Amino acid sequence: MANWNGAVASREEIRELKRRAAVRVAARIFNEKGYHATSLDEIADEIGVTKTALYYYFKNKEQLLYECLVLTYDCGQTAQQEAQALDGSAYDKLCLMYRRFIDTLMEERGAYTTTANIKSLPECQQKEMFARRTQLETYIRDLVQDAITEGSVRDVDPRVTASFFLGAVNWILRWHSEEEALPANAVAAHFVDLFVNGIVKRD
Amino acid sequence: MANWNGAVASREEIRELKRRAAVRVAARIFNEKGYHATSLDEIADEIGVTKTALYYYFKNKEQLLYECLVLTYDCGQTAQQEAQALDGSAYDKLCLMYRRFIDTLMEERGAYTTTANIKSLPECQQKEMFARRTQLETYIRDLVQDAITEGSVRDVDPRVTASFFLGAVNWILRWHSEEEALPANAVAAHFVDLFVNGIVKRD
DNA sequence: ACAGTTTTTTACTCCAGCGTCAATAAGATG
DNA sequence: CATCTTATTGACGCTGGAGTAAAAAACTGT
Repeated sequence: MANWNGAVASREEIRELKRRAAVRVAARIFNEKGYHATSLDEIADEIGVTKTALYYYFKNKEQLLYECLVLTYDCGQTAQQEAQALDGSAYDKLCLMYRRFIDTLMEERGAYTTTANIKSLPECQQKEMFARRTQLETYIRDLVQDAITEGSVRDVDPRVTASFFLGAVNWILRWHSEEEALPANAVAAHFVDLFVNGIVKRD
Repeated sequence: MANWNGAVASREEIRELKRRAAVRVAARIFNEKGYHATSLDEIADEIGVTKTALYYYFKNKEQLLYECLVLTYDCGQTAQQEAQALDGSAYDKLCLMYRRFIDTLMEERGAYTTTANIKSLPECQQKEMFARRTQLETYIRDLVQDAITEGSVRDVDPRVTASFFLGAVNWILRWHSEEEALPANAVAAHFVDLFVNGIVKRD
């Protein structure tokens, strides 16, 4: 298998790929059974190695969870950046944000950003995660407020609406991983439709 | 404190009250930190007794979780029964169901009915919980379908919409327990508003 | 094929936390 | 106040699973 060289991965790259694979497996099982209910042996088994091998890549179990959560928040951040880059109304941004958030999340499949999960992290990383969560929520809230001001959205409470927004996003990940009669993007589109119709202003 | 008798609780009643109190405390901490991350010592401490005392009331930790989950599903069931008893359109029933579900849930404060939590139960109780979940989801789905048929709701996908419905309900419990700037019923009303506007048909 | 490096394993240690048991405290009843 | 029942406690056994150290195996380059 040695080296057709050029196209084939270096050591560093292989290491990185293995890390990523491990994180994805971990995220899946954490989501299914919960962080504390999942043993490292279980994750290792699923990958096809021994628990100890994981310690070669990750400092400890918490580190593994941390990277799962980072993956998830990165999806939100990516969606946010795309929305900010869009040259359009607050309403357009909100729609794009929602759609892209769900899209990337379903693609990446990180871990649920539940309070319980975050609280399982060491103090310092907890702070970071809670900060990212607040940041995201604030951005959405402001977007809703702007959309109301510009007259494209009815007079809803921005805080509650932002929460409603995030709730649906969080839920879709949870729900769609279990059953899967519909393709991911169909579900995403439908959620966008339901959310947008809930807030849009009509003449 | 002995007995003004007549109005005061019997032994059985006291026992039942203590059980209920314990379940509520457990539910709260389970929700905060997750089932497996919560030790019985912790729950006992919060109540002001020793871990061993809990074993006088509950067979084991799983039993405690079980009762928390039952509490939650009972809220859904109550809402369903009220909706079924209502003499009105499918649309009216759906609205009532949503509102009452959230209301009772915020009042009772059971445990999150996550897959992870359910999977922490012994086989037999797992089956029961999954069955209740399915039952609830089916009822909502049918209600949505009926509302579409009767022409009061747009042509949405009943399955996805039912999921959207449940996602928001589940989320509200999670979210509102943490922060609480608004009174419970205000949040409930707002969620109903957002959901209903998302599906209602307009001329 | 050999020396050096990276990766994985085998074989442990250690402890948090569930659940038990026997002993004690509190409360009712005659 | 003596006895019987109910409620609670303190002390302990035991196991699952996180984390470690040292050896073995798998590559890499020369």
